[in-house]
Amino acid sequence: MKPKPTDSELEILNILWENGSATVRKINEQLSVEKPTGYTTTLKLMQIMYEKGLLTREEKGRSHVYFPVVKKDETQKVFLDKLLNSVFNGSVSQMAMQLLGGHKTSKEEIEKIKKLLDKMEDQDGSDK
Amino acid sequence: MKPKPTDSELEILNILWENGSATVRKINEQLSVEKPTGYTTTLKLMQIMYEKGLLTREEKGRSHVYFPVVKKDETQKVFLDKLLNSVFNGSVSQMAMQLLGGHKTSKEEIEKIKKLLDKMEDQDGSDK
DNA sequence: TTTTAATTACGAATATCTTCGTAGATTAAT
DNA sequence: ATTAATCTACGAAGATATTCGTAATTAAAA
Repeated sequence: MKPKPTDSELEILNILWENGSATVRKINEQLSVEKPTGYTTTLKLMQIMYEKGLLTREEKGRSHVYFPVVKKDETQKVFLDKLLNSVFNGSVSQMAMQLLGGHKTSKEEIEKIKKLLDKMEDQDGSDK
Repeated sequence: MKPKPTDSELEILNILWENGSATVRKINEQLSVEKPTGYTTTLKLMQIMYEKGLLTREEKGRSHVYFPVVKKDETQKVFLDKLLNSVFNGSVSQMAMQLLGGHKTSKEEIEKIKKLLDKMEDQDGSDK
């Protein structure tokens, strides 16, 4: 089993999911927009992620190009489930209510969610 | 601003939210059901939480009775918002879809959520 | 060729979290 | 009065996460 990414690792993964792949330099530049970060800091993080199996890499000239191994939606689910259990006692509806009730949401987004709920009611309890 | 509780602190808060208040011994007994935990481990954690302002306490005989300072739903929101931003790019609908789509949900729960969504559409963009 | 720049690998310092042992004080039991 | 049990306070060890400096290598520039 792949380990759950840390907060810093998640930031790197987000950039990789966005771009498909990237060098350390590119990631570091992106990260530095938000928060100035030393190059070797990013390098070290990505090396650790490589050792953990969160990333793969290919040699490209003298440098490495990194690719995410874990998928975005799978990772989202891992974090979601953890939060669900640690803070919401496993109650999906409580979590959904808190999420929806606590944030402004556009009419379009509400409709999208309603549509999903309708579909779920039709198929009833068929899960994956 | 109160700090975000750690995982271990969250477990203690969950017990306190359930019971309203508790001594270190009581908390430790509860925690030990899931995972055997040294008494002073729990004590130390609760002392740290007290220093951080997450808990208050009252002297009761020679021991202390602890109370949660932070509210459950506020804490839920803190964690929810963090996840929303770090993993879902701030998209409430994406997070809701992932949450609902990825878990079995009973008809009753679905109805509850739909009702909330209807209410949100009525009031439109009024928040809080 | 010599120098400069870019890249990886490595080690280590710092910070935070978690766990627990020990000491000191106080109460209860013998 | 001794002994045992219970509680707090404190310090420190171990684990993990984060940050960065330095050295070695290689490629590019002068």
